[in-house]
Amino acid sequence: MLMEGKRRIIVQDEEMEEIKKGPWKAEEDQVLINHVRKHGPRDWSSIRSKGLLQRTGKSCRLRWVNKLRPNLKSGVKFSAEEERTVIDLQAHFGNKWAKIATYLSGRTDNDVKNFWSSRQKRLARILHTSASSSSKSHQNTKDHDDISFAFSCLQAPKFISSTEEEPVRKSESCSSSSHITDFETIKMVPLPELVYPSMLDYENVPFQIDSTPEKQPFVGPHSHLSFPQLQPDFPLPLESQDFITRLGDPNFLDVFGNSGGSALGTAQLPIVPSFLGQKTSNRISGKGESPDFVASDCLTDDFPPIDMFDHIEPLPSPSHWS
DNA sequence: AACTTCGGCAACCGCGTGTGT
DNA sequence: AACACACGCGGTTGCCGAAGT
Repeated sequence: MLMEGKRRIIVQDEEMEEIKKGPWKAEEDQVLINHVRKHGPRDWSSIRSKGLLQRTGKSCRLRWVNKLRPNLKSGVKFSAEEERTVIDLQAHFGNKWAKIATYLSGRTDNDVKNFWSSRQKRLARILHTSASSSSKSHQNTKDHDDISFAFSCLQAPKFISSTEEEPVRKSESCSSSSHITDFETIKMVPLPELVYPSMLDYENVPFQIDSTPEKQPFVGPHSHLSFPQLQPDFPLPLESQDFITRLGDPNFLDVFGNSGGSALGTAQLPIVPSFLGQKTSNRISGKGESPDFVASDCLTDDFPPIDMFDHIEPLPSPSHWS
């Protein structure tokens, strides 16, 4: 095995044939493009067996999919809409990056995966900073966006569908909600198709959750869920106060658009892409049932302090909805 | 200016699945 | 049915430029 810097560039397989690794050159790209022109995006292994390139079929496919295929948005940052879509879909599908990428034109699974992981990393860092330096305020826009992003994850929609093809899974991270403490009062407004606080263990949810598409028909990609009402003067751990204070900032959630997210107390979050709007809804009714509940794993385990949902006002029963 | 940290990204690896023999 | 091979996916690694100190 030869090395160039830290990156291996040549290895040898059992037949002692050279296999090139590392960054692709323009000439190699051209060979690959020519192959696809002739044969289509398949027969990747034949590229090496024909001696066209010293790359594995796997490597060729990856190069084509991620860099060479037409209509890729290479070098273009994710738009707010794309970010929103990724957040929504990640909440729905989990880390099914390839699947999520199919909903974003010009984006690859690698793009989506990289986007998500870098946001997660930044988020974790910022939230750590936020928690550990509660006396400092966070003023820069990026932090503002990131914390909003954090909450969008926290509140990411949970699609519940009996027709969903993937088995749903429960996140380990939502299994310990018994000491939720920080919100004095949270009014969760039931929404169609969805959408439950991702950090809650449904078995311990002290309020009833339901969905009534008939009453609240799905309205498309920018439908919104109501955000927990924040009470201004409740006791908080110090490390949470700054964060919560910023949640109360009328502009705090404006990252989600101009549609009234600044209305304190009912800040709104985007939820469901329109293409998912046909899902059937299940009913979750608190204890005693085993709802088909999907928990998000979109946050790191240490955020938010899951005790921030401790005091939750029970929802009115569906019969009280008007 | 030098050094460190961070973020974005390309590419690789291991594993699961599908398909052909 | 069993096996081999190709392909696809998700996780991870490492490079590199930008930003910060």
